[in-house]
Amino acid sequence: MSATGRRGGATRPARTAPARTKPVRTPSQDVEVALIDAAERVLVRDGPDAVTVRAVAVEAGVAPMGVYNRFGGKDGLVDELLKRGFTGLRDALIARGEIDPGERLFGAGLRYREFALSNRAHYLAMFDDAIHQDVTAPEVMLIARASFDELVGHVRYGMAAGALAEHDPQEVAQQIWSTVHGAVQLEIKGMLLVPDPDRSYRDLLGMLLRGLRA
Amino acid sequence: MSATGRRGGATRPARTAPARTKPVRTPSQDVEVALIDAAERVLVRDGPDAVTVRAVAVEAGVAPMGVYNRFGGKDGLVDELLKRGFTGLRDALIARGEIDPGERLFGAGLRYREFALSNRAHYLAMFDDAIHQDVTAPEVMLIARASFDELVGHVRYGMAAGALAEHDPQEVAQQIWSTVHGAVQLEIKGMLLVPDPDRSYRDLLGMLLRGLRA
DNA sequence: TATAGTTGTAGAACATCGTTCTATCACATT
DNA sequence: AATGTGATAGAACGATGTTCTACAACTATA
Repeated sequence: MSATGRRGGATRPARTAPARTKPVRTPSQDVEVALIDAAERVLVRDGPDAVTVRAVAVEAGVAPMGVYNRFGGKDGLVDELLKRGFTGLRDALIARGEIDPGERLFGAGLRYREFALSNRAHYLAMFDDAIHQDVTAPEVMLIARASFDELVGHVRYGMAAGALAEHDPQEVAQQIWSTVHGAVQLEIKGMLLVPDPDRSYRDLLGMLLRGLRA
Repeated sequence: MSATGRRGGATRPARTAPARTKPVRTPSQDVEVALIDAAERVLVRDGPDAVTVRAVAVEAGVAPMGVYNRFGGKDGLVDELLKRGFTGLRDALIARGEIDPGERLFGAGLRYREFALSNRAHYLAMFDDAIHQDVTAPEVMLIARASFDELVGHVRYGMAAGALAEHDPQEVAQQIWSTVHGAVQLEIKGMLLVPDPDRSYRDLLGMLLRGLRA
């Protein structure tokens, strides 16, 4: 058991706290962003499997040890990728000023798929752990939660406007998320058994809103 | 590039055709099922990551080479696991004699989740490729298709009975599949943000049927 | 300015993985 | 009884995540 090592402690050096004693010597943070950028580049260019410590280090022009010094291992680096992913997803879900509640939800739904298809590797890393990581940091989950809350907001808006039936907004948002995620995940994996995914997805959103409306 | 070897040819020996010359010497098929059974045992007991060629061979009391002799590699063995998985899923979806179309669909939906939760490792291997395989054999896709067709049948039944709105049954079945898969996948991965998954899933099915009915 | 300490680099090393190869051995058909 | 097919054991290769050690470079202090 326990397969590949992964020691107990090894908590990442918590690079948020300034330690407040003296003008703490800022560790060359360039290496950090260089590594994350490189990892993202490798992920998009060569796919999830190509995201190896050695490959990312080479891409960043940095020694492999940097990954362990700054992120505590591969998982720490991957977590940064996931953070960027969920941030992008949240941005996609933010309302674009739609007044009509149905349009607002429909638009968010369309942009959800758009994000997933334009960032397939990210999406699979986020929901499929295509890049194998042991656990997902609570830090990441918090950002994921923010994406979800964006959706909950739209649901509340729809209920307040009388467009959606009154229910626990969290529950309804979860239903929406489950639905769009399922469709998008199957589409990315090529398991969709319909000829026109674009149209089918629109129909799915229509069906969804029909099932949820007051 | 090309990461881990994986030669070009290596097509599995097509153990279906009897070669029709003489009473073809049946290659001790025991090794075959022993390996699949062992792989399944390892998968369920130790999780997807533990399904390694060596571990499965040990579990089966067989030499690692057996995997290559009989399945052409790890992927071939994994394909067998997937076949068993999709067969189980199809069995779960077969109607239990429900007359009411809504009940029939609802029941199938409940059993879908039941199967997934009772066979988490299988399910993740099927839809998440938790066991990393390069491509999925068309043979596997055929069985997956059979599961889907089971669902399409229920949809046709519902439309014929006037319980569901008239649409392309394939499209509607795809909508249902996307929805339940999304919910179940998120639940298995612990990404559900609702307190009572059981109740939420029932509500989801209710919403789904509401959106689909005539 | 000179010294000390932190930080990154380079490279080897370990265990595990999928995979291939080379022998040796057991069995079944002829 | 002779022959050949298939299984076995074990080493080997390349790649992976990870750790460790030695060395170079930079920053902050004396």
